[in-house]
Amino acid sequence: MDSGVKKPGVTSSQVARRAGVSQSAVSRTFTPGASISPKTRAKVMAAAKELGYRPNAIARSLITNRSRIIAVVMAYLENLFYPDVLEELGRLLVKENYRLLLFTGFMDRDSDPVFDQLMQYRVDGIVLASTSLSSELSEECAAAGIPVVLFNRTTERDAVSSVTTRNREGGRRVAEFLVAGGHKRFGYISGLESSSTNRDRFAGYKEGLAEAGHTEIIYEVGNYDRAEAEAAARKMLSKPDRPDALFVANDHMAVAVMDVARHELGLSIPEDLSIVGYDDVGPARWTSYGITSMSQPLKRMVEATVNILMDQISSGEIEAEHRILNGELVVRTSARLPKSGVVEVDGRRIFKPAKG
Amino acid sequence: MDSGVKKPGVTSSQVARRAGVSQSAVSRTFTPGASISPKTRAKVMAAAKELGYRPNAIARSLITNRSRIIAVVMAYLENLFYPDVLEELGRLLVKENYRLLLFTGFMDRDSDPVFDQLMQYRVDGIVLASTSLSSELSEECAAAGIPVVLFNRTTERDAVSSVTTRNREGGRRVAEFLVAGGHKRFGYISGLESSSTNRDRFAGYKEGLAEAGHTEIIYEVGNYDRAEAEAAARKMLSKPDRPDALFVANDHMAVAVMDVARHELGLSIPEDLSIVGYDDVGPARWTSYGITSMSQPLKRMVEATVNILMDQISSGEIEAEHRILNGELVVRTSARLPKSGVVEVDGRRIFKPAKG
DNA sequence: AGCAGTTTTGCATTCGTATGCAATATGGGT
DNA sequence: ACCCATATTGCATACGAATGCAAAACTGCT
Repeated sequence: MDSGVKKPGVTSSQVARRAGVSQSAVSRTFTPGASISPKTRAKVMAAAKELGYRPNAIARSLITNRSRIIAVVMAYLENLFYPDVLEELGRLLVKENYRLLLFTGFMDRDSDPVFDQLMQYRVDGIVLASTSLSSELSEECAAAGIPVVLFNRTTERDAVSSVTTRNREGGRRVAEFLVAGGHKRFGYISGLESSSTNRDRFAGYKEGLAEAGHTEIIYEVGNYDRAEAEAAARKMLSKPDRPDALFVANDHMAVAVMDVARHELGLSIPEDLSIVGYDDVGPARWTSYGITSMSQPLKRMVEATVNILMDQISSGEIEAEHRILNGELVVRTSARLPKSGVVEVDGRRIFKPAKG
Repeated sequence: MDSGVKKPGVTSSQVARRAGVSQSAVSRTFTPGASISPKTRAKVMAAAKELGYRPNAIARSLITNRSRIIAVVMAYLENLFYPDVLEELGRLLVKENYRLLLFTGFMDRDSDPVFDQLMQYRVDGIVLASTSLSSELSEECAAAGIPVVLFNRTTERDAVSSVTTRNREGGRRVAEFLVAGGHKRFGYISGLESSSTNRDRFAGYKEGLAEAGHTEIIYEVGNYDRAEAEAAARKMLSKPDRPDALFVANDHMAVAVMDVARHELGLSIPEDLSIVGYDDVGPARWTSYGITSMSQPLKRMVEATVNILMDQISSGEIEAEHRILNGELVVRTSARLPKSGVVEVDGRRIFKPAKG
């Protein structure tokens, strides 16, 4: 039964023969900017359509040494922030005529196989949005001369490009907001302690609180994981000396924390407890949660990411570039309102403390 | 500054020279099952490691006529069900030594560019999980001799493989459940009316209700879209003759509907209104929602998808195969409990009506 | 028509790997 | 030591498209 047979695949030579021209002519027809007369081009196009020809991207890649593929490494997609990023990346990359090779669903630890595959496919660029394996992997890739952008994280040595928001300032703003709300006891539920975003958010929060004279922070670790965040919330909020203001390192965890606080512990939000999250992700906007949250400008972040990649690919220069964007503290119902500082901008409520 | 230069890239010939063997030997070393002596293999491996050689997957694809790439077409990822699918697909495909090329973030209408790219990259298989462009695209791909699996949808003519759950039976079970709960007025919020899943779910629901003597169904369209579902809910639930039992075509919309019902219209769930969803997706399990929902066995669905693809790829036979799996009605708190039929299985509550 | 200048075309080669085939090396048995 | 069977190796070619170069075909001008 002719088993194991693949699709035949129309080649440029077949089209050439059909059109009565050389293979080069076919190639030039499909190469923008190549020298080809309108007449032959038309002949080729006709023949191509008849035969259903499409240039073989694999063969093209081999000779041009460009795969037009960008690898995106995202260990897990549970946090809706990342699917959103993925979607936007897909949109922009396709505009630039690039494809998106996705690496996901693997446990964070084993970076080596991932790296191997990246190398084997000769991807033109890499977006690293995976929490933990960033440092090792990014250095390897950069060393191999492939443009890399760390998305929403950085490494100590800033040898590799990154796109982030001002996490430290964000943490600080959260602190200012909660202080302005008149809170007294402050808590923090941490993300992955090793991640740069978490460190920066916490550092800013701590600074902001310290400036207002609050040095004690009730602390638990949630590791950006829903179940762990629930456990952390249970532990922190069931004690009598629980905080009345809680900053959760991202919305993905904040949602879990709110569920525990309300439905397991019977707390009212924001009466008994104010909660502020980070990312301003989908569920934060759902009325059941209404999470007051530091937003990350997702579209602009993705745009910056793609820009950096395109620059580096076309220039061949792999000079690290760091794009740091601003977020806003979007005010909703999960935290008590301060007496002042909340302003309305295009229908959204933002916390903008009067400066100085 | 040498601009435009790419990574050099170590070739098998370089490794061969270094190891003092032929290029063929290098190739065979990296081809499982090829004839090569342990001794030369070791020499090659050593040289390869020294030079940092990795086989060029592009060149390999060209000659083997296998890209080891599976294309996944998913128009939008807003519904968490799909990111979950993606993650699981990534996991299984990598195990089979395949890569995942993702097409997302485009508007559903323009299928042609997508198809073009699929063809250009000579993908070995395609998973179509996009709601609307399925029929056109799938036929084209199938015609091109590429294995295609429709994920969670079908087309009329079943010329192309698919993996689904028993949506009709699911709809029927929902009806039985709501009838058993003693409800009197039944509503339905529809997904995309043109989608097979929606049609089947609704058909089953209707049948089930009809059997219990209920022929009137209050109907609105949500198009699987959050905002539209909200609008539909407002319209349907603000009228005095609103339903007391509502089947929403998927959980993604059900969440929106619950928010509107509770917070905009002040309805109590399930006292004033029972809601049942479909998919049993993440947020359905969150205590704020606790949606009673028909589950889709995601892991088994993805497994079936990958199996079909692998079979067809290795056999070269592209015979349509339809895998239809069973779901369960997971009982939570969004709908009134019937007096009987709810059983507990591994800690989850399932509705299993005593059979006739 | 004839010529210089410009486009357009085809030839031949290249990218990096896999593989059929023939040549060579290895091993075992006597 | 010799022969045959088997395992390993290298040679040469193929995959499909892009591209430098030289030949060929136009163009406009006198």
